[in-house]
Amino acid sequence: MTALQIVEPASAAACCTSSGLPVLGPEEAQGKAQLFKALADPNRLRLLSIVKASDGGEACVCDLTEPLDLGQPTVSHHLKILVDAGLLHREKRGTWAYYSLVPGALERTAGVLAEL
Amino acid sequence: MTALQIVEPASAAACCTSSGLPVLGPEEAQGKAQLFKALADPNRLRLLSIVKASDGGEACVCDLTEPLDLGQPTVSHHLKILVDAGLLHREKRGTWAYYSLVPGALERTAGVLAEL
DNA sequence: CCCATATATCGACGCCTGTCAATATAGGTG
DNA sequence: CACCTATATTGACAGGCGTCGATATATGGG
Repeated sequence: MTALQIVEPASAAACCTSSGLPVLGPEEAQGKAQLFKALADPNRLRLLSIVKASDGGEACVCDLTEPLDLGQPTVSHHLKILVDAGLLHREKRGTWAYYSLVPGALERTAGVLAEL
Repeated sequence: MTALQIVEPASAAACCTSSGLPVLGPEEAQGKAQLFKALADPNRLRLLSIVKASDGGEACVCDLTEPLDLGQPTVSHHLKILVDAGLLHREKRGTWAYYSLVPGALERTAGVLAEL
């Protein structure tokens, strides 16, 4: 696991401790930040939690508006953000739109933290 | 500032779903959202990555300013957010401030996603 | 004590975001 | 068709956030 690295002559009074290990680039950081941005709102976290706990693993907007005490447009807005982030799946059946967790999405997100 | 702890879901009466399973309450959601807010910025993700990959597991501000191409006050600001979120530890030695990952913090954060 | 360096804090500015009211779209029903 | 319901979209507004420049604080050296 320990990679071999070429160590520079340790400076006397310097503060630099950089090693040559791979580090998150700007573009990757941008993408991963967007994923966490989707999770960075209490109402969206509650949406995920409610959908996950719902019967059949899915819930429609009418089930989500009341427990969050938010207007229907706002809930739809949050759901769209979660869908765009790849965390929720949307399926329309008749007049209703059913939202469910994308399988493995939360686990994959957790994995992002491990490989930082 | 706001001390951040990772709380166990000892929820009071939150909302009820058709399945009756426990669901994230507003206060817990608020705290956990704040944790993800700290991760919801590309430059902060890069800071964590650089600190993690740094020799000795720590880095000072002077090591972090250049790779991010940000001003020193901005870097200090981001570091403060990460420290307040419980992700980074700050230790001052002489003129320099050394930042290191809080052991297990990233893993605990990943665990929050699993118990949503 | 005066100065140089490293870091933190402050004030301001522009942009992004969460929320709502109003409206649009779509699908079901008579 | 007309009508109702469920959901999505739009526009607007307030507040939060990332960034910078200027300044304050702390530490070490002559």
